[in-house]
Amino acid sequence: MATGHDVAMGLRAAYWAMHRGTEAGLARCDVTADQFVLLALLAEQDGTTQQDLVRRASSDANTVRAMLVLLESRGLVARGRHPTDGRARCVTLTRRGRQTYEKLWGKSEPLRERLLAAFRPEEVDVLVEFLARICDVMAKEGTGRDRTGLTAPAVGAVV
Amino acid sequence: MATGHDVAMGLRAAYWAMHRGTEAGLARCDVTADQFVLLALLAEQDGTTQQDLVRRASSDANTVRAMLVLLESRGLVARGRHPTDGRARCVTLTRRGRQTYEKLWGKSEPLRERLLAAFRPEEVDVLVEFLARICDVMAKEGTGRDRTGLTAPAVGAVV
DNA sequence: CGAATCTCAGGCGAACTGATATGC
DNA sequence: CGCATATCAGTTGGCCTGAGATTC
Repeated sequence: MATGHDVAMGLRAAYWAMHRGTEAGLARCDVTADQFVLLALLAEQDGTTQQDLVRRASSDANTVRAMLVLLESRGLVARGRHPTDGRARCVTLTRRGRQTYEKLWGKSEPLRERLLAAFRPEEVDVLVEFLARICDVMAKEGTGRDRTGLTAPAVGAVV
Repeated sequence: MATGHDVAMGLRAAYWAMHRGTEAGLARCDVTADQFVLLALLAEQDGTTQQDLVRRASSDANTVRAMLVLLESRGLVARGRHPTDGRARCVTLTRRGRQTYEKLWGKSEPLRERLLAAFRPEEVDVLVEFLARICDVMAKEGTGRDRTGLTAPAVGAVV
């Protein structure tokens, strides 16, 4: 039987294989795989807050801010003020941002297909549910401060 | 049914949840989660080459070298010359390195238990096999240059 | 007041590119 | 020769800590 160490190493290998595959698939578009994640999250729900992106991207407030500032300087996103909450930013895709996102989404389509082709339909659901369980079990305490957004809502959003 | 995007985002979330959990669990030991991976690989098979570590850690030659140089400066590993292959290094755990590794292994035991507790025994095998499939399917072409060690032998070793 | 959201300053491990030396 | 292993120089994106401003 596989051990916890096997799971950890397998998860590491799978994540980096996917990450590198994505970077390669998006080559020469001046957008990294992680930046693409933000664009995709904005395409799913535009006009959201940075904090929401932090949660859904499984990232951190400082990182997300830095990435958004970078994307803003390239004219792909806009960071306005939130209409009702003075603390929050209202992040939206610019027109160019949406165009770029759609181009990248197309370029990454083969990757997602290869990913799905490795599994039977019912297996995909099982896999996604397994991954969500890992998030769940790692989110429960023991992480000290939690500025990472790896809380219940984020996990739910992933599923 | 879950999409390829769901798999990708789930994998991302799960990996970072585990990675952060590991960093937190190893807190104040002056060894990062990634360095711990190298120590664990050396503990599994000591006296190996850097290239072998690259493969098994799903990493890259430059990165592994830098990490090993760092670990060497802390007296945790030794980087001798390979007895038969003049090109290769022979990387071994020092006594302190093995002690440190064992301490870290103990500190990370709860993490692995939490990971396993989320699954039934047969599910763990399925998960590990699923993750290996992802490595497989991402390794097949499309990645351009391959200095990453994400080749067949590495995938096999992970399983 | 406390809590949440964001900002700023700064550091750093790790991944990457590209070129190079050396031994198989 | 080609190929593999390792090295060096340099860049970058992304994650992190810690502090502080602002607003709810």
